[in-house]
Amino acid sequence: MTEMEKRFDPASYEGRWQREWAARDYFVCGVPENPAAAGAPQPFCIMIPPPNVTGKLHMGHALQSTLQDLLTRWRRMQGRNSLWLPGTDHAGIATQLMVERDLAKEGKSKHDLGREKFLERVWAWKEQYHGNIRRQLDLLGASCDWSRERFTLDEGLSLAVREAFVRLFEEGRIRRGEYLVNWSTGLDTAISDLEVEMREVRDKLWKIAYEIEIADGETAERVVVATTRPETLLGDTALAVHPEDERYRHLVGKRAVVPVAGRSIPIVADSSVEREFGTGVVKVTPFHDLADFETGRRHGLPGIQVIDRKGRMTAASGADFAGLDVDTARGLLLEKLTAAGQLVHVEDYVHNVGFCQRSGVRVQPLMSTQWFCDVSTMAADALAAHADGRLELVPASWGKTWEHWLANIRPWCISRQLWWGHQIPAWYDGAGNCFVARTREDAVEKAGTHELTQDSDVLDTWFSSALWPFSTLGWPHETRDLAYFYPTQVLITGFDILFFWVARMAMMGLHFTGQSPFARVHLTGLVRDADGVKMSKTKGNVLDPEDLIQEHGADAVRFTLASLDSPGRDIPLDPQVMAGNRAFGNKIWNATRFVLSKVEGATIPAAIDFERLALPERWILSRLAEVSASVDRALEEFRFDLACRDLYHFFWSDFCDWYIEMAKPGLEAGSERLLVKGVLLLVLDRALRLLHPVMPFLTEELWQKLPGHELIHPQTICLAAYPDAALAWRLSAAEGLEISLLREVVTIARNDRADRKLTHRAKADLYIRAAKPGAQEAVVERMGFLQSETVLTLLRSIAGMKQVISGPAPAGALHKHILENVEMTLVFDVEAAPVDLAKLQLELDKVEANISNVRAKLESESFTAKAPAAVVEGARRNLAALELDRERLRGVLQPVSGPG
RNA sequence: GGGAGGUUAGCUCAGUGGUAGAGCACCUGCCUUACACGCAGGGUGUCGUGGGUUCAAGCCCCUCACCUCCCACCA
Repeated sequence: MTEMEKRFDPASYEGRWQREWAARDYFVCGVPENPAAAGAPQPFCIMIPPPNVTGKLHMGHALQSTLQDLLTRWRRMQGRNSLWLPGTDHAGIATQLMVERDLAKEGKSKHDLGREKFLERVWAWKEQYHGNIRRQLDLLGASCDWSRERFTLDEGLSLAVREAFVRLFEEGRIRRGEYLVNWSTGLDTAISDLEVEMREVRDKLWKIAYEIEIADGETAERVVVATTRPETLLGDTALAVHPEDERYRHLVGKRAVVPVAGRSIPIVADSSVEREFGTGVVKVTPFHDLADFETGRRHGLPGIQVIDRKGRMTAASGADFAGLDVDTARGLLLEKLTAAGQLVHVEDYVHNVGFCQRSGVRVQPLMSTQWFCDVSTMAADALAAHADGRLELVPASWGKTWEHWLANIRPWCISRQLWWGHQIPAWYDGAGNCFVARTREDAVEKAGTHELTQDSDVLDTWFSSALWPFSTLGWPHETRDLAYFYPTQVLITGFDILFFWVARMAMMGLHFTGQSPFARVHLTGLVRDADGVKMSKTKGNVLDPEDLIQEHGADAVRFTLASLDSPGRDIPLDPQVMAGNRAFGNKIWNATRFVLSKVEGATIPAAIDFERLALPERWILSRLAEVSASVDRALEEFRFDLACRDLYHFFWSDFCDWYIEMAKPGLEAGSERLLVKGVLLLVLDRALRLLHPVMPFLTEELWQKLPGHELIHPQTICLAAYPDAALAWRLSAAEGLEISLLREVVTIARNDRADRKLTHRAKADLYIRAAKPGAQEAVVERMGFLQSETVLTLLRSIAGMKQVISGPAPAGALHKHILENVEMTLVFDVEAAPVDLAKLQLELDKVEANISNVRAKLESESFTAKAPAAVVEGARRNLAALELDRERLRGVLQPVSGPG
């Protein structure tokens, strides 16, 4: 018999099993020789959302990785050929910033190194930190196939990126052009709409007077314009009013003078102008405001760039302003306006302003030459795939968000003025002609010259991630991997990257492979702290998965995260709950220790004759069958919370609190019960296997100790079959009543002990008699059951009973119970505290209230006529039981409260 | 301005039209020979508000309130 360590210590085995699993290649996954053959395993595939290559796993990763691993392990145990493909993302901006920051410590900038040297340095950085992600996933117990690890900048994926780019270009979906883009002066690059975060800002609304140019004889006139950004006035090329605005109709077609600058600009009519806002007159600055850009386009207005990429005023803003930063320029301009008497009003104003999500600076709308991808038809395909069920979102409530975003999608700015990333496969000759090609050689051929310079921009990181589900399997080559594993079954990720990543993968996948890259997407909530507050470095409430694993063990962390994943909810992470789940591990450990200490000579039975077993054994097996089915159902629906709850309850409450206690007398020498050891082992084996996907380390450690486990799988629980959800073990209705009677009698005994301040050492006789005339038969039946050897032995063992006696209890025995027309009274063999009359009175009040409720219901003709017969019958029986209970309570209370 | 989600025990959350549940916390008693990371016992909850449907509503429908988040070019 294996001697088990008494102390439960996850650290003592987690690392060992992780190394063992990796060394034995349990999670390495290949394409079968003949995938189409009958009986060949079906593939199951999940692509990891690739974390930043030099990053650190945060709680969100831990949550998503736990769920991905849970599903992968579950499917693997079900016999599916299960691939969880790991990898990392080059994370253009994030990684480049890290290296730049590192460089800054040496007092250098990336420009001091030059592009080539800088990139060498980033690669070195990547090599240094790359192993971190794998190490952390290993700690968590992730069953990835590391032989297939991919990186978004590795050779195969780069090939896929160039291929996709060139094809989209040739199809006319990608084009290069000058356009007003979101410019981040913090990152020194253009960013996409998605990377702009709107924040409410307390600002000022400045009202500025513009002189109207007048012909001779006309009276001087000025109009007042409201703006939040006075400095852009220097780039104004028009004023606009609403075409139906009576106040200004006479001005349309005239010209105004830009204050300070002195330029003459037209006044146009445009229906986008809101008459009610401000003064109803808008200044139009096409090169520094998106709305103005559109207005300018409608009216053929030119633009003037007065702010540059560094956020400084350009020469075009005038000699007084050129070179100043925006804020200084604003101050100067306001001074000049005041001096000229043209600043007529200032008021506080709260509005939404775009900020660069990553660097936090205010976004500057700026004219710039960039690459854009027109995704409109791809978006339509992604909409259709969702609409017809080829792509399912879980929870489904995300559907509307999906539809709204895709239906209103705009061109995607895919170029970035960074160095770290996929350099755009476009080359220019000396004359500035552009050649898009898969390789430099192809470009040379197209251009007819070797004098080519490659476009210095790189692609948005999300462009390569969008190809992830198929680029990782060898696309654009038609590999066997791609044919077999693609499309994947499930994607698990956070809702925060639904547009950034999921929608783009769907669009690219549908476009290049004709199939949705995943059948279902499970979107998780956000991991928050115990108080429900979003974790952030500045708040100092960030929990590190690695610390938690060290403190509680990976299994407790996994169980906690999985059990909190309820649809549409965020995940509040409370260390106390984590500790509670560690205690669950301790419980499993000790239950196993107990079973192993009692089953000398037995092994896990290969088959079991359910019909021959005694009630407790039959009951726990029926519960096992139920929980196997419910866990299966829950996992199919991504209800990890329900799966965990059912497993927890089954193991702790059903198996430990009830079955193991009931098994104890059955293990005594001479017990008439059969196969108790076998059932203990069988249920423990199945329970560990059911728990394995969520608690892989603990279950492997314990399962390996079970005698006979090697007949289920010679090596590991990871590859042992998941317990069948269709187990045929069912109790008959009569047995169901028996087990609940047994449990109620035990509970009655425990209640009496607690109420009357007795210890478990006090023994009791149980008197049984009919509670009302005609119930004699029930008493006989009850006696037969309770006095059978198995049951009586059980009652003696776990309820502290001596005898079960038919007949009235001795006089003075006060604490009676009524169950199904039968009165049961416990008489203890030691002196007991008196019955708490106040408590009984409360109980009686409650019963009285209940009686009048049920009676009223039964007296209502609409109820008896319209409710189903079973419900009415239930109410009648309920009433009868309540009335009996009332008799019982009155019987106990009255002799005491009465005169004698 | 649209849209989504939430509102149930002290806390965090499940809940399938038929008398409201779990875990944690808390209180009481127990070192009952697997486990004190444990065992047993302990809950009178305006199920956010107001209406409606129904014999019957935490659940279905409508209204409103509050909280979270997403989307959105009124300068």
